[in-house]
Amino acid sequence: MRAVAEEIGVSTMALYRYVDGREHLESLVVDHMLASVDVTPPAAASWRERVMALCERARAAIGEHPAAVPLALMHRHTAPAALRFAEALLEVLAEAGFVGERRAVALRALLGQLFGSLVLTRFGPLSGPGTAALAALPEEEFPLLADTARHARSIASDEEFRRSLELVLRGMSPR
Amino acid sequence: MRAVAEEIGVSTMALYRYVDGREHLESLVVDHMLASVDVTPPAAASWRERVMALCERARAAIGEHPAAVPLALMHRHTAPAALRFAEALLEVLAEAGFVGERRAVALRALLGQLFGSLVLTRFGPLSGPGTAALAALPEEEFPLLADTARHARSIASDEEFRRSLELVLRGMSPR
DNA sequence: ACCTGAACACCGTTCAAGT
DNA sequence: ACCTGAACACCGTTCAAGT
Repeated sequence: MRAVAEEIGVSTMALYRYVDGREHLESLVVDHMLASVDVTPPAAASWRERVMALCERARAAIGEHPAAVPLALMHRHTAPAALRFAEALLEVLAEAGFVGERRAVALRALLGQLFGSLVLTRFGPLSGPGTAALAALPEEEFPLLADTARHARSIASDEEFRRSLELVLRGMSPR
Repeated sequence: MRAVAEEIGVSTMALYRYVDGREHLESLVVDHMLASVDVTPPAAASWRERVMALCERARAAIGEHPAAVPLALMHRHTAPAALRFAEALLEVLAEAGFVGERRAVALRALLGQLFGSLVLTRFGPLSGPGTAALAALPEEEFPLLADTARHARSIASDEEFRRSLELVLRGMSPR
């Protein structure tokens, strides 16, 4: 709150005239971030392609602001734009024939992969120092981890997400 | 640090004799939490069943301490027990025939689902107030979200994770 | 209606001082 | 070697006071 106020050039307490507190401000940030996401799935595409497109857009929007990833997680139930995104995802799943618990699990798996990828990237991206440290691990103790880290270094973050989500989508079916 | 010191019954600064600072202490916490995870996969099981067993054990260990989920994320590259778990997962994948980039993506998808499920549960579990709020959403604006939330309420957290991970495993193949 | 500054109850950490 | 308390530079928020 103090940092935001200084950025705006106003006293800290002036913010409280427009916002209920830190939590509320965070929720507005998340809503603003997700409001830019186009929730209309591409026409003339399979349901898998449409789910993929929606998830890639959300990932791109949130991934542009890595520091806000935890905020997106926390306020995904209150930010209207987050709800609209989930509804859009469910529309694609519903059209594909997903119903009941199966649809709930499908949504959860997709959001799990989406947020999982975001938090893994936020707290140690594949191309970051963490992976480099893994690649330098003692071969005797962690042979596969060292080898896998070396392979992982060449995979761009976007591609890694797309390929991971493809696995989930391949395993999903309406019945 | 202050809270930990008080719990132990010692001055705050006494901690700094044993620990480099907050980050270091957190890393030790994560290591301790994951040290209890048995990384020997069940014998006489398919590679998918073995991956599932390992992931379920990790999720159970971390899930017992929801407040430590962000810590596990942050220190997964430094806590030795976290590295041992990843190595064990890779061993199963390697035996199943996964190599190179494909193995790297497979690991990432599994860890994505694991941590994704953990953070979704940490910041709004399926059976919590968030889902209840979703179920009460205006039907006109979010019909599918409201309906799906109602179905989701009856799915236990463990079952939801198992079924989500099953989707990922079904979509995975060594080549 | 809108903004302000002091104060409160917190943080992690540095540093000099104790035994 | 081990521990301590004061101090520093931070937080978010309350509250009384200003225009």
